[in-house]
Amino acid sequence: MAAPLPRLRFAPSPTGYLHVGGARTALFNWLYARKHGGQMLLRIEDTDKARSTDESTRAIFEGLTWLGLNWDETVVHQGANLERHRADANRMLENGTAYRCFCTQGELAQRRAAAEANKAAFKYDRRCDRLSELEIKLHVEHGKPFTVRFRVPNGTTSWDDLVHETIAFPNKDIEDFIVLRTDGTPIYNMAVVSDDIAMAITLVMRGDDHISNTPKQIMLYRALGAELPQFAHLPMIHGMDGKKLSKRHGATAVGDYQHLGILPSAMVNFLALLGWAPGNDIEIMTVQEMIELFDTKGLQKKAAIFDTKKLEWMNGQHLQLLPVDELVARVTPALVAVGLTTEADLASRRDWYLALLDLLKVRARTADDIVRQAAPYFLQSVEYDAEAVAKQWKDRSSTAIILRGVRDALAALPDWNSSAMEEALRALAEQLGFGDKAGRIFQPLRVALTGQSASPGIFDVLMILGRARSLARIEAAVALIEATP
RNA sequence: GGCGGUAUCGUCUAGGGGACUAGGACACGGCCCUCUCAAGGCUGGAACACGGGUUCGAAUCCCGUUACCGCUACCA
Repeated sequence: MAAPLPRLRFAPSPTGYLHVGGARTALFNWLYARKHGGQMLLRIEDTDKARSTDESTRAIFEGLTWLGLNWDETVVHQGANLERHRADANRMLENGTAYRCFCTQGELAQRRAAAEANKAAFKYDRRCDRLSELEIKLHVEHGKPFTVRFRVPNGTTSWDDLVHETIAFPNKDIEDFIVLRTDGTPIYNMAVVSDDIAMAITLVMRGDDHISNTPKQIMLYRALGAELPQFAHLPMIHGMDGKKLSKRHGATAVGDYQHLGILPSAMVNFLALLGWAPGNDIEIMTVQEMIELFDTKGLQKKAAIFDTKKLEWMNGQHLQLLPVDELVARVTPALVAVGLTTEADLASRRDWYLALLDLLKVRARTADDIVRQAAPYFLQSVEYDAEAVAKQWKDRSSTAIILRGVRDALAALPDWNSSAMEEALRALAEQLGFGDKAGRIFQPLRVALTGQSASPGIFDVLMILGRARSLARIEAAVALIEATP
């Protein structure tokens, strides 16, 4: 007998952007579904009309799509299922697991305040459950508004959580909670359970802020005669100060990281490691590997702190692993956008472009870093960094001598290749009395070629710049130095 | 307040009674490589919240304390 394929869902409320915590919940649901060949559904919990916006629904789609977390079947909009939610609540009214409550919000608030004044825990006193048939009938006939309350049975409600072990709640601590408002709309737990049953969800994997909703939901499943799903409660994600991740902590939306130049593969890898470990000290993984390795056994119980430093490092790792085509696809638009080049230009000298990317990517943690370093290789003339000039061209006259020497040595080369250049320049260093300290001429040269005191290896720079541009830049540097006293 | 959850280096984690002088990664320091900057390699400092048990033996099991987090709405 084959076990039925698991069906999971990610159920965000569209009240903001896709938060990294939500993204991670989605990721774990997705990994589980993909690993076991099950389904991963998406449900937008838009029953709170006041706070839900189409814009955030779009942001959720975009965020998930960017991360590569695709979903099966069509998106379920909770708000569209209102009739079923109501019908399910009424079914409980009929089968006696729920009852009408005619207490008003004002009365309830008053009793709650009174209880608090006495330092007592407030719990609905079930007074409406003691109403006689006749009283109820009269109230209804008079059109008195009522909510539907679930009648919490005696006993204990427990389940075997996939992350925690057994979690148990004494039912006596749970009040007869409302499932349907006076206006006939469902309360969260009602809507969730009704939908999860309708969607045939077999594993509910969500944030552990829902642990205390779970016993209520389990009771609802039972009242509706539905089979229970499994539950897995994932730990929260906190900011560096240990508090729940919020706007104060800076970027918390996955879209923020997308715009920061983070790769989706790195984001997914990083998120996966927040609250899950495959064991064996494995850290850098492709999505495929994560799917293969994923196991609820490796899920953590403790909240994790979101450390952007590690994310950046991880992005650098993924950047090195990125296939050239994808790297090109990512960097090209950015280079074009900042006006350094055009697509046609890059296409016309693709080998050169790929060689450049190879040199720059090892020095970059994000695709944006590559763009930031790229200017000297595209622009006609260099912009000199003042600090680099002050440091490397400190002694003008000797710098002029060095650069003229470099120019002559390179110009004399029959062939523009790095080993010949290295041989010639090291010989020049020797000749100028620097011995094996060839850096004494490489550094001023680096500034002449790139304007910076840091760059890829000097011979790589000469090669990528080419003979004409290299010599022109050295010439320009010499002229500049000689023009200034 | 009540109920629930959690507790290993600053951070992410390995660990599921003896293999622990507690391992890896990020960050930080040092060294190597080296023309600079990265990358890479080596290396250093850095943790089992506390107190009781159970056991020949506990980071690992149990209880308590503390701290933190969540829920306690006709929010989701």
